[in-house]
Amino acid sequence: MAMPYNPQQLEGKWQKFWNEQGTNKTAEDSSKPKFYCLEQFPYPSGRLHMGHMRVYSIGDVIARLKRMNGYQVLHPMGWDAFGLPAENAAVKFGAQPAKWTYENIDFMKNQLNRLGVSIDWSREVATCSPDYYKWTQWLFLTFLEQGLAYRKRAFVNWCPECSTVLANEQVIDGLCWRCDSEVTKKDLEQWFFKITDYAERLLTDLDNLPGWPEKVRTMQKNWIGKSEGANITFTIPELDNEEVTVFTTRPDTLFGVSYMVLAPEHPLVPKLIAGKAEEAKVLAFVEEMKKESDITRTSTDAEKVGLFTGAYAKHALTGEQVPIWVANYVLLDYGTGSVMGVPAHDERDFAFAKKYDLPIHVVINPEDADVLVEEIGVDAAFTEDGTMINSGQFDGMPNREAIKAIADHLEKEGKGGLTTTYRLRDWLVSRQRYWGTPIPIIYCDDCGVVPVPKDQLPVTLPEDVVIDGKRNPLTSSEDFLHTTCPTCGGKARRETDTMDTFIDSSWYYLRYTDSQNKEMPFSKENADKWMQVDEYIGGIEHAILHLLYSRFFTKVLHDAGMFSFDEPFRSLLTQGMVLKDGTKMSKSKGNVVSPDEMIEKYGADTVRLFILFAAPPERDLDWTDTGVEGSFRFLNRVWRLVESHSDLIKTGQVVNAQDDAAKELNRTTHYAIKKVTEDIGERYTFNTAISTIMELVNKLYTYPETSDRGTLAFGLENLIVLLAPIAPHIAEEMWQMIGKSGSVHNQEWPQFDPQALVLDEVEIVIQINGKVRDKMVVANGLSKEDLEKHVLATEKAIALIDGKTVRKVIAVPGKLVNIVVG
RNA sequence: GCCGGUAUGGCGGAAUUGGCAGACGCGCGCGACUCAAAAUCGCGAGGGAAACCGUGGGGGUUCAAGUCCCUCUACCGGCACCA
Repeated sequence: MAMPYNPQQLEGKWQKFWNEQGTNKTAEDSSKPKFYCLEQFPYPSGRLHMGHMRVYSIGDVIARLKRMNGYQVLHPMGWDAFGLPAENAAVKFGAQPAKWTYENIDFMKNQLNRLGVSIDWSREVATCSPDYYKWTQWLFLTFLEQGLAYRKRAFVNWCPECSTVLANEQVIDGLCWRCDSEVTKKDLEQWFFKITDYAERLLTDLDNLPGWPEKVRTMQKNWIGKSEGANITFTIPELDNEEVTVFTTRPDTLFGVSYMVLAPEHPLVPKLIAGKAEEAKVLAFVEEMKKESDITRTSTDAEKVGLFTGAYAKHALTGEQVPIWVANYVLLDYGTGSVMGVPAHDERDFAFAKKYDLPIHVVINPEDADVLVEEIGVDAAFTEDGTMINSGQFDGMPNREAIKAIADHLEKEGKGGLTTTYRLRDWLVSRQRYWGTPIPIIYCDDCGVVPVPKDQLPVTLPEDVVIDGKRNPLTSSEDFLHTTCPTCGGKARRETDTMDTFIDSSWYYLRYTDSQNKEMPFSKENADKWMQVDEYIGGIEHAILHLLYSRFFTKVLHDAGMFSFDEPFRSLLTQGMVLKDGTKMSKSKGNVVSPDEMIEKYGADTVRLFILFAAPPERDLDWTDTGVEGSFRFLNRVWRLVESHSDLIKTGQVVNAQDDAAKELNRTTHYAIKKVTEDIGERYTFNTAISTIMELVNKLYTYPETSDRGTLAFGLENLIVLLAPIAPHIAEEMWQMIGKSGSVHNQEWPQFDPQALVLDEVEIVIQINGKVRDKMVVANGLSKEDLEKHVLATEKAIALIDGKTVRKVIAVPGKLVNIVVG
């Protein structure tokens, strides 16, 4: 009696079974190689969307395959549980952030289980739990001990909508990464992590990450923004020879300097203008600049606006008077916050000099005879290479050489030298928000800034607070605020800022290796055992943010002796988005497909199969209803196939002759094993693995009833095993159906037999002058010479040559024979 | 402006090492089964009447190019008054 495929019924049954059997627990067995498979953990926003389904389906296929392949696999899950939406929910619905968050976690955990993801829940972490954030605080203090956490007053990014400061990485095109509000500047004292100390290592070590997509490495390179040049120190005679240093990538043009520009916020500006006629005007300009947002200020089309300060500097080498200006296009926090102006050899300086009628000195003579020295600075700047002129002792030198020569000379004179600048800024880590890890710092009137001793952690986040969305409730929580100084025992108050949630997520993958540890964030032994993450799967949106921060954390903790590796993620897979009708799913567009409804309708196996089959993982995936139907149809097809032969394996094999059909099926089965193993295990092209499985199914369907039953049984059995990582529930059910004992997921992954792949005969292509003219079946394994001889002797070949002169014959065994005639 | 990526039938995509372009699936058409439909099973198809032409355009290397080289275009993404 045929039973229809009923995913709703069988999926729940097997999920319960796996749970009871502990099938998904990390099976520690040091005789096996380890594999750490990790997908980016979700923010518990409420429910999982299709993007989540995709990332966890991908990760689960890999984890399941590696387990069957004989690895001890670590495949954990957790929750990036601190963050603003919980506070917003508190304002909107009056829910307590903790309660709201944990309810969401429960719901989403259930969704993940319904997808059949093989997670070891015994290692689950939630960043908002005191058991976790205690160690986040511990690590903060470690950064402090290492001299990598510090407090400074600075013009920082401020999101008015989120009422908090932001790191540079969290400002995307001048807008807040979370809410898209325009980011403004605020002068505040804040906590920073010294990621700039690691800029060079973060950059060069990208070359040691061949398992990362080129795209992500390039994005990080761009973000770090290394720039090599020189610092050059000018003096200001009227300010008692006070020094001002500029950064330039073109020290070779030093003799062409005709002015200097400081950023409006530059600390020297007030001194320069004090008591001058220009004072009022410049001050007003500076105030105006401070108000302008970064987008308007730094956009390429913005007009370059500057003002003369009335002050002059003394040129570092010539001693000439150089007028000092302030201008909107010079940024305080890049380089030294001041630049030298060389209009003859820089486009931007040229435009500025033309606008304000500043002198233009040519100091490089073009090699190209078409460019006349007299014309440089008339219509355009000359930015190419050439020979030094008007540059004293450096005249006649190629300008590339002069870069080093001038820098060396400056260094000898104590006026600068070669240097490297990075675009990367220190990571602003404090946030004026409630739902985050409290920064473990105490302020004492007598002792100053005092870290909370590590043995007093955690600094617990109070839950009895009123959240109005306007101000950080910690600032008015009397119990939280008032404490005693750990040093002197006197009255003191706590830091009320919390940490950027990106700190929480910068080390969670380490906690999984030892999530129950009560003494340390993790032991060196466990970290070294499981790390690095062998495959990390997540969205491209974290190419800079989370992935850069995590690399930074790993390097710092490595340097602190906490483990021996210094990159967290050996290999990175960035999955594309899930689209519908060509655009990202969104409520406003009304094109959201609910994972719950899909699982309800077709079962998790169909959803997984479709997601993996519709596109390779890196590409965007367009959700189509007909495609899902197709995947469902395929599973039904497999189900009927196995069911109709379920007795075959149970009742023992009936072996007939090894006819051609049997040989071919045997070959197809072994080929499928080879292909699926490579595609899932190495190439991560799940779509082609699935098409190979489909081909096997098609072959099994057309297999003659009179052919060898043992070969058929072998094909069916392997079909189920190959399908197991992709569609785990149906595979388990069919495994049982054919009378096998134990879980299919505990089976050893099959190995293909290379002998079985060898064909007796092969079809080769006959080309004339590179064009396909005919096909021919020949014995396999012919040498080049024999193949050529054999083919040329055939009537077909003689007819094709048609009496023309054979100039050349190229024979590729197993593929083709190309006859070049003339 | 600099850097990275992508471009293949009606659609998603395959071709891993330079060797039959279009596997597999969706959609479509035809047939079988059925009173009929659905489901299922089977068959068919890049374009063109054909010679031939076909992997964004143009050029090149090669016996042979989706694949290698040069060049251009379009789209996606990163960085950007960065000194």
